[in-house]
Amino acid sequence: MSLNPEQRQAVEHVRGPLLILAGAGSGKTRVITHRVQYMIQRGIPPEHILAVSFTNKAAREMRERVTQMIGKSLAGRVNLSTFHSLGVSLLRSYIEELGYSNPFTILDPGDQIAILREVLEDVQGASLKRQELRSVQSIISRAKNEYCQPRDLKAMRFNPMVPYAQKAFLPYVKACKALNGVDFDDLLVLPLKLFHNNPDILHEVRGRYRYIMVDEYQDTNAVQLLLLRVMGAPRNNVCVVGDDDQSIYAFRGAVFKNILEFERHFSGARVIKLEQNYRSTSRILSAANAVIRNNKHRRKKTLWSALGSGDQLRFVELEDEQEEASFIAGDILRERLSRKRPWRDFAILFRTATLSRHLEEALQDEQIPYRLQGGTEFFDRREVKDLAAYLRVLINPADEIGLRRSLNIPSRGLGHTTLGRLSEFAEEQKIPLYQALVRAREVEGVGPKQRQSIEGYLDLIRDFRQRFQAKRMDLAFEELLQQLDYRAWMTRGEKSEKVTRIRLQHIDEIVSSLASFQDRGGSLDGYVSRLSLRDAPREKNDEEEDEVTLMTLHASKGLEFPCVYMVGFEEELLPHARSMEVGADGDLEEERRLAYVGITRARERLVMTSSHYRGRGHARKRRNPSRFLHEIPDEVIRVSRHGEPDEVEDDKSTGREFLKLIHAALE
DNA sequence: TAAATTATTATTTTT
DNA sequence: TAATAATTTA
Repeated sequence: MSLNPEQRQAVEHVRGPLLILAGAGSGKTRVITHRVQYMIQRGIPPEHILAVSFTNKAAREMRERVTQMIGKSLAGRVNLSTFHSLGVSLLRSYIEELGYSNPFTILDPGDQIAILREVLEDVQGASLKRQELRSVQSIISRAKNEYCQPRDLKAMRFNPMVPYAQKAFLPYVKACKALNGVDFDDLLVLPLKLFHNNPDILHEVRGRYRYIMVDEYQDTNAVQLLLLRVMGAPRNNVCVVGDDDQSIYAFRGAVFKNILEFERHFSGARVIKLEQNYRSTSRILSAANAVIRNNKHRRKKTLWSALGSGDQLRFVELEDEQEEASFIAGDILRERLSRKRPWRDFAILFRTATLSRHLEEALQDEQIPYRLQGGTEFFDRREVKDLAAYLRVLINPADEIGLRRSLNIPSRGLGHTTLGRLSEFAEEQKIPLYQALVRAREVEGVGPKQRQSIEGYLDLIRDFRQRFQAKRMDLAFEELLQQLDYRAWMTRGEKSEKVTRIRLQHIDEIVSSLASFQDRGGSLDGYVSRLSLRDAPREKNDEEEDEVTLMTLHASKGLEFPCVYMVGFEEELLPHARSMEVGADGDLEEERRLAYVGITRARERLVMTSSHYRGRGHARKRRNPSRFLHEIPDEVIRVSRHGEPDEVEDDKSTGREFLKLIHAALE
């Protein structure tokens, strides 16, 4: 398919700052990939091009599409990465300048919380609950991303955990450094610091990345903007693509104003709007336009489409959540049958993850295959974390978090007490925990049995540090598994055959991904970085399965489906009750953007539902349809209550039992 | 030290 | 409702 005039202009604007305001479904990925191709055709060396996205998935897709267009050898030279992996590669080259050493460890939020718990208990004498620690962690993260201290966060004025975060802040930063560890936010903040301290390095980096592109620009935070400005100068060949109407991550520190003020940050910027939508019918778009028009802070855009008016949208009110779920399941069956749609054409979207339960039950009842997105991810699995902990220690002996985790896996008889004594000793002697293990015989209260265990552990670490050097990493890793008898330990006492199988499968996935990483010339710390950045060893059975998709509205951004159901289109849910609380100003607009994102996911069919009652027992509460419903023009949407005439008509011709029979016959 | 029991708490979460 | 963390018990 060729480019429309606006898309073409965007592709051909190569020099100087450019903002592409890409409405939902306006073909922005096509523009970015064509733009890369165009630049290379014009003689720009691929290695001078940097294209940054937010997710590993987006970066991977970009790479695939560029590869299709210009071939592997050219595409391979283009720098395509996420913000965070860009940070990793910068730090891998230069982190010594900042007083860390290579290889460093990347700390995930779980690690951060462990550090914060320690810091707050040791230094502040405060013992916080899990939820509170999570809150402190997110405040600190937010502060780093705004390049300030917790107490300066205006958006968090009313958060009671801010004082704790403030108190923990510096000790936390110190503790990370002592571990030779950087958290996700440091991956952005430290490069900025580096550029600030070392103009020479900045100069070098600017020379390397002369043309910069950023996708999903509405999701950038303050530090990302600073990085972009610093790296982009003085050429300012900076092209950003985004849609302010789809900014839904303000709660994580995204500054959607970045996109509103682009011309101020990059003077002389050109702005190109992409308003032709290639995804949805015009009824869907007029609903989307009508809703988003109510937001004050935005760049005016009006999506249009040449795909015809399409069917009316539907809003259906149901009595309770069971009824809502079974209505949707029934509607999917009906639609699949009458239009011969595969399961993968359907998506069910909801505001909060907890709403998926009833839906899952209903889908199971009807034997509809589905995939719930955003469940426990590969990286959060115990077996993955355990083994990653070992690898982390092998790479970085200062990684106390990894050390603590791996030390008693499998159980070596080293519990709370022993570990407490060891870390006490480490603290007294001002040595790292690892050294305390080495000197275990000097530690009071550590018996001979424990000492033997510790020595066994240390020998193992030393031995495998060698082995990973000496041979293929996947082989060394397999030997490690054998030596630990990890498979047997992990699955011991597991009742369910299925769980055991899945666990073993995860372990094998690590082994095989390690093998293929090795084959592509990767190093162990490169592999562990990718694990830490949640860049998956590709799960084989992802996209291609024929299943209905269930996910949150947030997770749906960037995707599209022929048929979309928006569940719980109600006050208190969308907009969410929390967003209406005091101190949450401007959040209503974000909720509206969330509704907009949901609506614009649909290509042909959009059904919204609400339930009169939700919850059970005391939590059972009466609900009202979302205020956003009233912003949709009457003529594009049919509002009904389950059981009302037009509904009954459908049911008469294709009653549920009848439908099921037909289905069974067709399978 | 590890297993068993009780308590707690839930908005969204690209890295 | 269920997952997870803290606490008690063996």
